[in-house]
Amino acid sequence: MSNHPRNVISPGRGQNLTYSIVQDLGIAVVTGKYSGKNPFPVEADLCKQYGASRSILREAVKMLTAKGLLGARPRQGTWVQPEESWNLFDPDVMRWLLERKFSLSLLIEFTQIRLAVEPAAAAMAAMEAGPGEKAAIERALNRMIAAEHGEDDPLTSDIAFHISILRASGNRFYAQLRELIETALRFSIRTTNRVKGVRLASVNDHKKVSDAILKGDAAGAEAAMRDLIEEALHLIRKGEGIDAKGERVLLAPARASRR
Amino acid sequence: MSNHPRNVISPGRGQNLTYSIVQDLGIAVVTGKYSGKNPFPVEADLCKQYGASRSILREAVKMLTAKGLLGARPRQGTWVQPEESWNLFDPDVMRWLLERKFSLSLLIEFTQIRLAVEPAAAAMAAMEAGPGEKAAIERALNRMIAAEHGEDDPLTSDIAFHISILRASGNRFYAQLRELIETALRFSIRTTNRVKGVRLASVNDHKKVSDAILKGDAAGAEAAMRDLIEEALHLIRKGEGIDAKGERVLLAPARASRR
DNA sequence: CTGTTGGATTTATATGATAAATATCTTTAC
DNA sequence: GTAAAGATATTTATCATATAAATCCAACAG
Repeated sequence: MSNHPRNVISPGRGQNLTYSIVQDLGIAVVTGKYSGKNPFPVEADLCKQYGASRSILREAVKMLTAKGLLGARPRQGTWVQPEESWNLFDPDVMRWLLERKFSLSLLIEFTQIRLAVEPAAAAMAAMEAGPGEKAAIERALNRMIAAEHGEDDPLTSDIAFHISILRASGNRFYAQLRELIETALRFSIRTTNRVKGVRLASVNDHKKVSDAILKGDAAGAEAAMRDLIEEALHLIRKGEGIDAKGERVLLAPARASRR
Repeated sequence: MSNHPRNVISPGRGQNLTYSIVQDLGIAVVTGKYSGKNPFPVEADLCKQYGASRSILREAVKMLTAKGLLGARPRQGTWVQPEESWNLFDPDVMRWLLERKFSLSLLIEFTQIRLAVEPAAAAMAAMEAGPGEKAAIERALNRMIAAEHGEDDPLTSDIAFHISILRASGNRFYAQLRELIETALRFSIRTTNRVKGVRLASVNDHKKVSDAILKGDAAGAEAAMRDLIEEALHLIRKGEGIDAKGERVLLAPARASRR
């Protein structure tokens, strides 16, 4: 029980004023609202813009600073840091980018990370997973089977499967990719669905990974996982062909923004 | 000129009160000072403890919250998040952990990430690096050669080499690992040096990587890089043998802590 | 041309007050 | 007695205002 895909806010983030401003400012920054001719506003102007107190704005700016998006100095003001210092591995930053400034190239680059990491994680899981972790992988696979019969959500169960393997690897850094992969998967699936009507990878391909891990076959698990993600990467790249002029947006899920 | 007993600075981070408190609190959190019987203090107590105003403490706490270390709610107070939600890919968090709570297992886990990522980056660099990026790799290799003759710092040039390849991969996520790898390398080198007096990997091994990339041999670059990092991983693991009782600290570089 | 001084601007820090959220205890209703 | 409803206390969240510190820039002196 207990696991609905909590879109819900984890403790700490929340529905309060500070966090909505962090969201809004964060999105504004990553979408380039404050670049070039439009410099980042001074404290006082932000207060007016959001109708909030200086404390709140300062705290919001500090949080974005902690994520590498902003910098500040007396007299010089607050500025947007160059993109290469944004902390892309921060789940918020990644989500803002994918949701609001979706670019296939970013999704591709992240999938390349997955292609490097997940096969290695599968191999490690095959060698080192304990009984509990193996059981979790099996459960996740069963959810995928259930999803095939319409008894569970295909996307959610797919995500759960990949995550169960990352956890089973026993490597904390791998496990940290959880939120990122969750975000990215939701978008890559959406993309590929739109583009070609392609469905999720077959349960059978996932079963190959799971089987190899459960019988301790590291090389097999690694190869099977690599196939899985290479397939995903291909689908994403196919999507890219449609919009031929570079790396631009394919779909940009718009949501009503608060006011 | 303006330096009191202050620590190190990068742009945006600074020598001001807020950032020293972030440092100090961040280190306290990752080293487990506020766990179990010793809960995280309430706002007012932190103010007394640091002799700073509530604004400052709140901003510091918010920054640590943004890095996944803390959470807060009215009436419930502020608490340390479970380790799995710490943002390990945040350079600050990683540095605090390695500098103040060094554990071989963490270093090993990070090196496993490198083992997954850097060979892939080398392969991509071989395929896609432009002339400027190739030149940067060559320069880095030359620095290593110079270092062999005592004309440059071996560690710094080693780091520069790995980073030049990550950048040349063209993948923004890879490039983001820069700071992390820099931190980790400084520590793994220190460790292996202490443990066995082992020296850095030979320039020749690095040259193999560089040569393969420059002539566009992706498979060769990948293999050579994998050898390089597997060697490093071995050295680190050997270090682990010395302290046989599990995964504990080998060396913990202690610095005078501020007060 | 060079170094210094002062003013202006912006963030950094301090303080004290009020509001909102919520865990815990208390009362009430049945 | 037990559970629902309400009161209370505690803690963060928010606001408002004041002062300090950093630093860019221009004016100025030598």
